[in-house]
Amino acid sequence: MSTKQKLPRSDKTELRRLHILDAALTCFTQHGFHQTSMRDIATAAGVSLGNLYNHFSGKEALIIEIAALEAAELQLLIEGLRTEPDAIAALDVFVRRYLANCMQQETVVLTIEVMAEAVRNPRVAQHFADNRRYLAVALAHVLQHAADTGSAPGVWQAAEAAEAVLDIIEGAAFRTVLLPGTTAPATVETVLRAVQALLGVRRQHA
Amino acid sequence: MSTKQKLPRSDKTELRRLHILDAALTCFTQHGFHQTSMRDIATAAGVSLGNLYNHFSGKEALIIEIAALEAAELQLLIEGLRTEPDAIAALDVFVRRYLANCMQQETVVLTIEVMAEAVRNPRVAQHFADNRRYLAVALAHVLQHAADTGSAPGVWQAAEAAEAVLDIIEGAAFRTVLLPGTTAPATVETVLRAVQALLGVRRQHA
DNA sequence: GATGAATGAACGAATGTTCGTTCATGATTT
DNA sequence: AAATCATGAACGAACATTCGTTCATTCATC
Repeated sequence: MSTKQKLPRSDKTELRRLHILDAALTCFTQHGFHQTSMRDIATAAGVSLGNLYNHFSGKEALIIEIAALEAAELQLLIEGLRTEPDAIAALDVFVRRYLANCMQQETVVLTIEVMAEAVRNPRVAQHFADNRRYLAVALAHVLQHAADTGSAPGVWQAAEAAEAVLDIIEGAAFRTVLLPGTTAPATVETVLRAVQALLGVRRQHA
Repeated sequence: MSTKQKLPRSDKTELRRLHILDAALTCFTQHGFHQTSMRDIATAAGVSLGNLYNHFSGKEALIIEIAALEAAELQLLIEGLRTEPDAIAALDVFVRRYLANCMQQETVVLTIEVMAEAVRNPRVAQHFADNRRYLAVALAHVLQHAADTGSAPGVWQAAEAAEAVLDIIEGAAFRTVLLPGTTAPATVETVLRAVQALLGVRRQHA
């Protein structure tokens, strides 16, 4: 069961790196970037302070790598978007899944932290913008396809509509986590209805 | 010309307090809550470090008062909402004005900072929630009025619709400031159209 | 024995806060 | 009106911590 026995050294250090990164993620979401010290991270990872600097060149490097981390999860969502043939169904699934992802408390907290950092750190801003554009383009593609096949009126530019849909999802997620009195299921319902109204989709069952 | 001559002492200290608070606001939006030191604030305000603690009990007190600051600006917006008789017109004006407010770079930066703080500090969370609910209730009232007078279909619960409208405005504002490639006027247009689509309002001219 | 992972002590700078003190002002007494 | 006193604004040195980072050294693996 021990992971330290039969792996070559190069793999073991890679594993250590990932383990440290995970510990950093925990610390950052728990206390924020600037209220987390390098000692906190080292302790949480069960690693000496000096060794931490053997794996990461400094705190900023850690932050930047955390900021880039979300891309992996988005990748999965977007795959789902591309494979589904029915555009409307793909949209519905996407909204549900992206919203479910965004509504997680950890996600919200980390996203806010990344945004706060992106304001002042250009490299973090770059990652943030890249992730977001990646998503917007994929969604716009589906919306364009929906408009072409006539399942939704093409009153919008697909790119604009995609941005608006993402705005709603993210805003609703923030609100649900940050403000009391809003339950997750209610948010899902509201967002779905809002997106349909936004795109002029006729209600499936009424 | 000098403000220091004929004012009673109590007024002068009140003025000093506000001056310090303003300096703190500048520092906080420029560098963030936790990258701003009490020395930074004291220096920016032209006040000694010790004296800073005569006016504010500590850093957290400063942060909390900054977090509560936005309520004043919202007050003005809401006044506009209540006085306009035509609900649809009131809505249009409100969206434009709230969006214009939200799209300011300083506002976005400060809001993000406050959100990040609200996650961990219950008192900041309280202020944040209060401000937001205040706005939502006022907007819901207008939407209800619009539905009653028949100028917009009442397919939504007014409260839900109000939340959705605010989500869109705030999300779009974040996006415009944080992501490159989006211009402010384009955002205004997009948001207006999105809100109309959302509420099922027939376009005014088209 | 060579390479690099792992250690924790050490460093200097910076942090939030406290402290004793000075001094201008407004009230109280003479 | 003059003298006294009390209040609290203003100051900046000083405090104990904590910060990010570096370093010499030890240890394990190839």
